Amino acid sequence: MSIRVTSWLESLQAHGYRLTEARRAVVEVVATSKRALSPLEVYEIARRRYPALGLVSVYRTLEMLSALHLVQRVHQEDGCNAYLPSLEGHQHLLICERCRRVEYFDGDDLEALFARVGEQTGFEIRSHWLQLFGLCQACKQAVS
Amino acid sequence: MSIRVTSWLESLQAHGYRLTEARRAVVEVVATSKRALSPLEVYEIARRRYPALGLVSVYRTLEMLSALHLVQRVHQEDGCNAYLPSLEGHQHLLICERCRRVEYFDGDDLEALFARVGEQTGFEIRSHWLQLFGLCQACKQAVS
DNA sequence: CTATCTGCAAACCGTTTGCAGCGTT
DNA sequence: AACGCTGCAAACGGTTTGCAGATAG
Repeated sequence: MSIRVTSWLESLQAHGYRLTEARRAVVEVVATSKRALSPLEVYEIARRRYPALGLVSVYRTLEMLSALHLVQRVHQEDGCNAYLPSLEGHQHLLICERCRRVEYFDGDDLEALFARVGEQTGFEIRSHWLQLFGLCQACKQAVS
Repeated sequence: MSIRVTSWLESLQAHGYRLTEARRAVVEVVATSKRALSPLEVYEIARRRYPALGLVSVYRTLEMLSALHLVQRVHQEDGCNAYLPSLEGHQHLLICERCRRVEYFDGDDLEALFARVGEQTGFEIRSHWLQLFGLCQACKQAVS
């Protein structure tokens, strides 16, 4: 049992949510995924270990996890409905366009750029997104 | 008549599309907007000058403009269906969370970061998104 | 004159909601 | 035992498609 699964389940319980089979199944799939998964993909994978699961419970659990900042939504050119574990301190994503595998990386040095843009435009900058897209090592070889 | 409107209309014509009243109306709205607009917003604004316009034509024209890389889709936490002129050489966006006004800025210095991330992860990086969110000058004052 | 384009209505599809019964606490 | 949670089915909302009539070239 992954440490992240346990921690997410405890977090849900600590916020007054009950631990049900449906939630366990969803949490186990999303918390251990190295790929961004759509609700439907989560549903199909999680059903392998809990066949009674309904798609609606996937949506409701993802919403919960999102409110607790345990998952984040990933936006891509071809869809904006994929979810991924939120890793504290690793805000930036590198996503494989072929298999959706994700790497997290630190973007140091960016604060200076943001401050400069804020000054030049008069905007009060509140948040940012930095995402890179490409091919992971495995897909690079598979394509060539 | 904005230079961008003319240029977009010429571009459509050059690619074999006919210049109709519906397309003119949509192009005039999107090409001159400083805000990201949803298809429905484009429809409502464009109808002021061409009331017979249908929402379907807005979708079809936006798709065309997108294929010609004249507009880009903008993704935000609260929706991914807003469109904006694509400015050559100004890839990065700063979006006001309140009024959706957009500023474009150059992100120099970023190539080095991308190259480093590529090396460390083994990914072949093909594209990137950098978006900042905040409050524009006018909205900053309105809120406070 | 003809092929493209139009607006309408209906289909579509991912997501959300209402609800009666189930299962966690 | 109580009430939160479930899956189902239906509703919803944005987007796409089929089509007969309109219109740019």
